[in-house]
Amino acid sequence: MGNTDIRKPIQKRSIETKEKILKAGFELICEKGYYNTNTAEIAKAANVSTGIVYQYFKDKHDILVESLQNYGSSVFYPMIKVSEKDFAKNDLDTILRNMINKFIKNHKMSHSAHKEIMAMVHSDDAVAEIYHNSEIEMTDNLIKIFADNGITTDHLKEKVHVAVNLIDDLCHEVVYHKHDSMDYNVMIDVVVKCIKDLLK
Amino acid sequence: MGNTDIRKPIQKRSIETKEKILKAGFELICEKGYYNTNTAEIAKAANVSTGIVYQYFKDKHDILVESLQNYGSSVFYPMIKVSEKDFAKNDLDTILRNMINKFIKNHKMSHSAHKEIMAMVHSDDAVAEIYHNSEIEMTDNLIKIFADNGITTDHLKEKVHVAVNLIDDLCHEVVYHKHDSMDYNVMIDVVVKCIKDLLK
Amino acid sequence: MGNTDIRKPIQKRSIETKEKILKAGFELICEKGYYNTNTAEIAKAANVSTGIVYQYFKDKHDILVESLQNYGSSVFYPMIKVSEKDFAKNDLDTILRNMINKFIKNHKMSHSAHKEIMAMVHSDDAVAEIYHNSEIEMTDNLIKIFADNGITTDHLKEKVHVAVNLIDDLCHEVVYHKHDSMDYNVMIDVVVKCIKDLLK
Amino acid sequence: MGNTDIRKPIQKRSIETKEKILKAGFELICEKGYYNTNTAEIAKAANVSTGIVYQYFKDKHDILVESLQNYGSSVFYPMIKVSEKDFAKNDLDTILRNMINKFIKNHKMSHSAHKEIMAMVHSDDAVAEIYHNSEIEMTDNLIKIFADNGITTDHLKEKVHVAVNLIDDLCHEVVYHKHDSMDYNVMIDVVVKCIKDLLK
DNA sequence: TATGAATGAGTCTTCATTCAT
DNA sequence: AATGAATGAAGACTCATTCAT
Repeated sequence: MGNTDIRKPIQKRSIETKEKILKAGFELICEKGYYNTNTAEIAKAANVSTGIVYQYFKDKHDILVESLQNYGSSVFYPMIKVSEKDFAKNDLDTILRNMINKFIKNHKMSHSAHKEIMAMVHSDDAVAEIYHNSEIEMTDNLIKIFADNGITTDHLKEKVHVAVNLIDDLCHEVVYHKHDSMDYNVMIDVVVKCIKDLLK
Repeated sequence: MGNTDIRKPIQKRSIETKEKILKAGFELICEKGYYNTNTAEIAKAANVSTGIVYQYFKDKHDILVESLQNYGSSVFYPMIKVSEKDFAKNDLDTILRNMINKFIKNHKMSHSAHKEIMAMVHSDDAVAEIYHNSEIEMTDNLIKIFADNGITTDHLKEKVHVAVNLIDDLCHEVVYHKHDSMDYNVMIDVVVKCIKDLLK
Repeated sequence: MGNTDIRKPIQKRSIETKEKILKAGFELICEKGYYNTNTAEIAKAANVSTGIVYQYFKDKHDILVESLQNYGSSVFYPMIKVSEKDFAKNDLDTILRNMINKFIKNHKMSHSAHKEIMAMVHSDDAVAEIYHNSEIEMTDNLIKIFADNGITTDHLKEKVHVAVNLIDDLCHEVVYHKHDSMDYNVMIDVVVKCIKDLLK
Repeated sequence: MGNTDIRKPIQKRSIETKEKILKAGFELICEKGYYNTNTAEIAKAANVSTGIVYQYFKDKHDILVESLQNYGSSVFYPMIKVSEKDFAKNDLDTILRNMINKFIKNHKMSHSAHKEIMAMVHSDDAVAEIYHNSEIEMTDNLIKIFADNGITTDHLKEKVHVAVNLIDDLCHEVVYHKHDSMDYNVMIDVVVKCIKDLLK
């Protein structure tokens, strides 16, 4: 059956090759979707031959998974880096609004990427797992930041999670703008107040 | 080329045929996903020939779209029917918990269906539109119910939308159960309180 | 095996049905070609059901053959009707030029029809036979006319045939206009002189 | 969708593959006609897989077009190579008869090829163009030969074109032999005389 | 006679994967 | 390590023809 083990790249050159494939794969999949991207395209975009792909990856799906592990977080949570300084200078209301704005800006930038990746999250277990890990990571981050800044409430974990969901949904609402009758400024206010109550 | 117009079924027999295809298509797509279901399978499951499929549907994608229009709502919002009686008998807290439980139960029933359909929502514009229409419809329903039952608050539309998202996310959390460290009973309490504050 | 004999229409109504199919088939085939026309289209254009087609015709090819037998001559030789009066009034030169002009005009009118039918002449034996019969018929016609009008030369049959070919080719040249560097007025003069020499 | 660019074969191996496909395609199309030949057959006859066909050709039609560009001239004008020596040794009458015989012999050899290809000339624009280019090329050839050999007449271009048509038609007549009542030896004489008069 | 729904083999085309070099 | 030519199974879609009504 031919011993087709996947190469673990050690040399610098082959590490680069693998990464080129990963990056090209990620970009194409984000742009056009997993099912509408073929391996030949990925190889071409990565400037390598079609054959070599299968020395670094088990199959096409493997490219998806690994590329999400490498680059996915930028799409999943594009990314709340709330610095300590933010907290020093601002109140919670301002901090939340900063977060929301960053979130929205990022979503707008990677509109199609986000769509395509979220699609896979729903249908592909491996992708779902990566996504959820990234979600947890971010939640934990936030918890730590909140805790470090004097927010003391029980069930912080659950509350932060709910807060993140709120922001995420809000963000979708604003970016995809599907509901004409909705007033987004109002909605932002509603969400901010909601989170503030939550963390109180 | 060929002027293959799509038949609008009139006779009883052909209405039935179309519906068989629709139903079989919906079920298979829910179960295995759109890209992993082929037209031959759909035809076979519907107990018809492959050819007839293309007399009722323009192409495979058309089956997806029409089947979602017919059966999708059961997956999208499976479904909050808060009866007037509920309101007469119960307080908001109970009502919300009833809603949440119904939601969760339904999601559990159609686990894979929901996953596959939500995947398409993110990658397919036609599907996204159907989904969002269904979302609006449900939101409008709820608004009416709340209004009818003495809940008077400004920006009801936006608040209800946020509430629905909260329930939806909560539900995903519980059903897909990805975060081991999360206490779902707590989370339900958090969400219920959050919504109650929102609508106050 | 089901005795699927083809109906010979006797009643007036069924004669009409058959003719509707024939005419629709002929027109569509002329317009789009035999291989790009399907039986459903023909039935629809004829305002009959798809099923009925197979009660009047053995198969699709049969429609082609019969429709050519009925309507083909208009395309094959669209048509040199040199009246006796023409001869009384004019000299051979004028007569030939009249013929050529009529020919060209007709070809221009049924450009695509002619193309499609000639295609079949080359690949389909049944069609080829119909075409050649029609060719002979016209040649015989012309021979008679020439003979009746005092043109006496040996091998009239062969000469007329050559003359007809000359006119036909000339006509293609002018209608399809593929050779930019060719002067068509000159070419007409050349052909007319050629035929006159031939018949002298 | 898929960015399936057509490969321009560079390596010796792939040049050979492309040519095998071209040749097999040409032969099958000549034998059975374009519409009655499928890509699987072509691949099989070429001893390659079906997939590779689409790396060298955009689609089935592309095989037709390219194979005609490569091999078509042998069918279109199978081919009047009137050498200088012919002219030195013979008079025009003999030269013409040599040409005619060569023509007829060639047509007889590739009977079905000629039929099928001429069919496409009439229904397919791309094929028609190739054919007409080949026609022009041959006409130009002949003009040069005649001019080089002291034939001086005005409108040589048009006259040669008419002469070529005459030979072509004659040839069809003889090869396909549809008109039983025609004497072909006479017809050849008629045509030869006709051309001689033309070029005088 | 007529309808039009249904059949299913057949066709083109794509693409993940393998293999010779 | 790398190339890119080759494979061939699989899939969407068509259409001449048949059949139940």
